[in-house]
Amino acid sequence: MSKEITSRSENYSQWYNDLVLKSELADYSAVRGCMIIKPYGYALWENMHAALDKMFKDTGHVNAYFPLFVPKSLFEAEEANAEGFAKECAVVTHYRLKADANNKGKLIVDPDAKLEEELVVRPTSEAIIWSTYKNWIQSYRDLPILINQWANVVRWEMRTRLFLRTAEFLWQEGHTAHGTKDEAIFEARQMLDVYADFVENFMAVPVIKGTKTANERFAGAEETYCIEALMQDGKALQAGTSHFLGQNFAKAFDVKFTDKNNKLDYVWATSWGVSTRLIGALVMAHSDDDGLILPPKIAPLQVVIIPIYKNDEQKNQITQKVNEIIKELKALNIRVKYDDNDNVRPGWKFAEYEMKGVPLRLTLGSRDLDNNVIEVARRDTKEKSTISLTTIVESVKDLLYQIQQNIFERAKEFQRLHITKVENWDEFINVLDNKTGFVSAHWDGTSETEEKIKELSKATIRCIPFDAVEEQGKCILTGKPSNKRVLFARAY
RNA sequence: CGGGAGGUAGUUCAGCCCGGUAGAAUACCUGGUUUGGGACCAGGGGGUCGCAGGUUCGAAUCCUGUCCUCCCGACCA
Repeated sequence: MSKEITSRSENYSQWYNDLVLKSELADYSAVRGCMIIKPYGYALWENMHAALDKMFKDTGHVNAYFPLFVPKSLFEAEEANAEGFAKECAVVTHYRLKADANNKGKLIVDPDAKLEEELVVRPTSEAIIWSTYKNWIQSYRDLPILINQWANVVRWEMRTRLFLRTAEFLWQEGHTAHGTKDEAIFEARQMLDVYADFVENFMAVPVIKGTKTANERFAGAEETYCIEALMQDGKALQAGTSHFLGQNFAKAFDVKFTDKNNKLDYVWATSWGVSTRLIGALVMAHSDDDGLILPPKIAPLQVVIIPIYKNDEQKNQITQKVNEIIKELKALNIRVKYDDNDNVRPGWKFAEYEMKGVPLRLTLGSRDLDNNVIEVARRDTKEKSTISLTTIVESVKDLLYQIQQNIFERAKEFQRLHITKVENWDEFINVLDNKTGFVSAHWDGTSETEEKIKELSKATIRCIPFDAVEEQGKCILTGKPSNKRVLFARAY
């Protein structure tokens, strides 16, 4: 395998692809648009999964699991939702294969095994879950229902990209039912905060919280809240969404409850999800031409230790010392690996672990052992320093913390430098074409204008930020009045 | 679904225009020397040239069809 990856500045897409493949996060599969998540990528996902799952449970949620298949009649019950997803659904029509009489050793779909009702492979689970909630909810005493599921979903997209848009992907989807509108809105906002907290504090990717415009809203939602992240090529990426679904699904699936006053009403709903797409965001937000840069909190490996020796005696001395260090690091729950593989040389290992984004590398040689020191190399800054063996464990702990902070600060600064206020159309296009990033501009609030801007510039309104300040201005396209700025960007 | 590029060893690719013994690098295996930034020497194994037809004495190479992948668009809750 070629060792070099494409440069970030030359071809960002190619660089991203190379990186995902060569860092062994994932691979292409034989199935169109699908992806194989390799053990290293899955270990990363497991760490993300664990952190998120804890946050969900800390906010009162429980996990459950619902079926992969959705009968078509259920799927079509909520019209807006069904219509939104209809053109990207995989559909099961038969339940059996049989030997092909004309072609020995081959199989054909058995025409006699046609399903009476087609099954849609879930692109999202609202339909199947709400048809279930109908049976679970009668009284306000049954509410709220705060359920999350970890699952795979299938969306037959025209064009796919590793992690960012695959035909099948892993995600979590929360589906909650509430007795009041306010409680449901609170839930949707709370979960958006959970996502922002996770993405910023674990993944070290800064995000902007806001509301989607009607055009960009989830099919079937009253309001969609989102977190938007910025990639190093200046394009935006939707990192997570949380929807206030109103009573749309309750009405579509006839989910009513009796309140304290013995009054019958439809329940209020939310749904929220993040997916393996976050891994794509992580890669594109931090990595450089030498490979991945992973934040310590979720890196599968936080520290790698590489020995340098000339003979078995030296190796044994080093290994003995390393084992002491590992024992202490493990006691602090630090994920550490000692790579004493004799088949590859140190230089090879250095490059390999840099490609994989391991935050800290310790190198211990006989020379160091004599001086009671060890070499420490940071992945984020590529700085190398020599540290006393006596305090190494404390130093590692400190450095991991510093790396986590530094990666976030760096990305935050990049984001700050790439939010540009513009006042007119020429500036708008100029920033999108040359500077890239988010563009903060006035918009007249209509779907038509939004659509027109998208057509002319390929930029979409990423969100109406929660912290947008009241300010009089004129729409960059129509000149009509506007009272706050929204964030535009070209996006993935 | 439109435009472009491609499918040959595990991987990256050359060979194709102009038909005639299946190639390189890298990876892998064996032995040895090495080991502080992707080592070196010697030897070795590995391929239905995407698939199906056709032309030809002969096809990786030419023709037709087909499937798949990547890139750029369109689509993307």
